[in-house]
Amino acid sequence: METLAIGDFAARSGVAPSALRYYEREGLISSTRTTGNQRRYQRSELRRVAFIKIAQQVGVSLEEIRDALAELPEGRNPTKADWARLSARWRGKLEERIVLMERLRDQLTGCIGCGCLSLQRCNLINPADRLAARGPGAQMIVNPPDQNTDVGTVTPRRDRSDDQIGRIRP
Amino acid sequence: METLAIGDFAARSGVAPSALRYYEREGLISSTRTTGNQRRYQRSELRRVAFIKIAQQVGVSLEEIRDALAELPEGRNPTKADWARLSARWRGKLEERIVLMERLRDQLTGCIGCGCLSLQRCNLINPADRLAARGPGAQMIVNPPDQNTDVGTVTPRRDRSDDQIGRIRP
DNA sequence: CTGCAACCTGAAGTTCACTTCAACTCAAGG
DNA sequence: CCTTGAGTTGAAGTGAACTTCAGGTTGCAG
Repeated sequence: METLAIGDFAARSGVAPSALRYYEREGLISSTRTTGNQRRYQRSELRRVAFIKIAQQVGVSLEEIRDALAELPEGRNPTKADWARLSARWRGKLEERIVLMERLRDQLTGCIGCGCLSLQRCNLINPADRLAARGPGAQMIVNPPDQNTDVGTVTPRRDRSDDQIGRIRP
Repeated sequence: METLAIGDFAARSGVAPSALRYYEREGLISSTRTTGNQRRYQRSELRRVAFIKIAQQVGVSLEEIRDALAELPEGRNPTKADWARLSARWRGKLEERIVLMERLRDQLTGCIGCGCLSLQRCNLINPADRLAARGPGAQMIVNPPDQNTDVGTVTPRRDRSDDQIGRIRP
């Protein structure tokens, strides 16, 4: 079957060769080798890379993407149906994230109205629907807010009522 | 005026003390000092931190956030109007990003239909509306796709027609 | 006034997602 | 056959956004 050398594969996928090698080390994509040990990519790998890029745009980490891709069949080439299943699941993730951002937008709009942006009062960032305080960057958008998740590195303080301000200093 | 020590401020803002010191070094927030050199935060700084967190959730880098916050008045405390202006501008950014994700979702849906996820054929990731190949992570969602932006580290190849596959190897 | 939690600093460490480098090998056109 | 651009590896470097650490200081409760 026709295969692509890494340079051509890079050009076609829009991902740098170094990144492709990295993805391979990380188990996201694979390649065969020539007798001379050069990588050759099957065309079907382009779909994997496409998927990786889409997922990244949504803010998903490579680790999560790898886990998702792991559900594709080993050995045989993934069929349309395989991809369709995976895509459907991720469409769900996308949808989730969109809803989250819409909520964020609506709440920000509310805050423009009241001019507040207050942490405790405004429900933009309040303990109830805690979107923040997970990792750095956009990965917070990634993990849907759920219960039993530790809120992060905030040092626990012995209970202060929610409306107390803490020690008041001069 | 009443101020908060870093621990209390951290508890109230949901951001770790170490992160707050980091933000200060990076010029995103500020504090006054006691005679003993300890940080004291004004309540108004909570709004800044709130804003930082919101922006981060949308995938904006601290650098961009700092630039945005730089538009708030120096010296006097920002008024509601100041915040409203800033928020309005960022609501726009949010909106943009939502549109982007919705497009992504619709295109992914299309791809479920055709089962493709092909790079060149599918308009999910095609050179025309190039969303990808910027930085890692979600920061690509951040910079709206525009012309004269270098596409990244993809080694330029002398022109290959879009439908050619590159050298074909056995 | 003392004890101890909370705070300070600068430097170094961490994770993610890559890129760059050096030193070397492969493969295809002339 | 030879040259040269493309490919290989492991190791080290990068930048963003923090955290951790060591070693020392502050400030409030008792």
